Amino acid sequence: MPFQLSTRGRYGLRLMVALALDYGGGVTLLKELSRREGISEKYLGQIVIPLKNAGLISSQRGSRGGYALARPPETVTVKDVVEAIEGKISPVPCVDDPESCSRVSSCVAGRVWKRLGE
Amino acid sequence: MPFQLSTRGRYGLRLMVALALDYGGGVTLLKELSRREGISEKYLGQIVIPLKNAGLISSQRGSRGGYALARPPETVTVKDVVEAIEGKISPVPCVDDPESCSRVSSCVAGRVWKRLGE
DNA sequence: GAATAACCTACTGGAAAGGTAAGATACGAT
DNA sequence: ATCGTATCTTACCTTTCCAGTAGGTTATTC
Repeated sequence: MPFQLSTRGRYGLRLMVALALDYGGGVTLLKELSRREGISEKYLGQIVIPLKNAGLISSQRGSRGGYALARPPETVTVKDVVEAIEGKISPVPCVDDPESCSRVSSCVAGRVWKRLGE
Repeated sequence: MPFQLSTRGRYGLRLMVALALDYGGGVTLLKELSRREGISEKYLGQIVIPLKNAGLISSQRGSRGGYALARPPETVTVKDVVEAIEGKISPVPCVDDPESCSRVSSCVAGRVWKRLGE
């Protein structure tokens, strides 16, 4: 089954949803998130990185540290999350093969990503 | 870059387009297709198999053999080709993780596949 | 300065993608 | 009939990516 989200992508989404539920209530421990979602703390720890780099979540180090959503949940799209973790989404690479593309008259057009509700 | 067609999928599409151009003019040699598309004959040979199994193309063995489109080009969709080669397409697996799905209110909705023009 | 918790850097096992190659099989033609 | 042609089958190899584990380092608070 191709064209599926990787587990990282799915875990990332679940993590974002979990953080969305805590939004406005300070930071949340990675350990807590790990427990709630039933995902290894270490594994979750490296899923968090690209989300932080993309500016989707903020972090506080040291004691009393933790993670929090960087923006209001309503402004975060699924596309944001998935692209942060898995990279740019572009189903058909007309880029690296212009010849074939000049022949195929119709390309895959668009993809609809819905928003992430609270 | 995730969510991309595999090279097999892309080669398969190019092959189908090439065959579409020859439609009505008898069979086409694999060697000829290989030469025209610049793809290894052996490699192309195994891309052809799932297309044949899906009933998208027909084959003639032995001398004077070759390949041809099994149906008129207008009736073949990109989805047909890709699914034949890469398997069923289902971007989001709400299947194996109902819990996460009950929370994420919005799923990836639909996907628009355009038709393959002659 | 000790506890805490995020952060960085590897490493490993397994699966899938991408590709090569040798031989078997079927069909037409001489 | 048998020879050439071209599809078909099978096996193998290499590389890359996914999933997960683990050890150690840095920063912050009390």
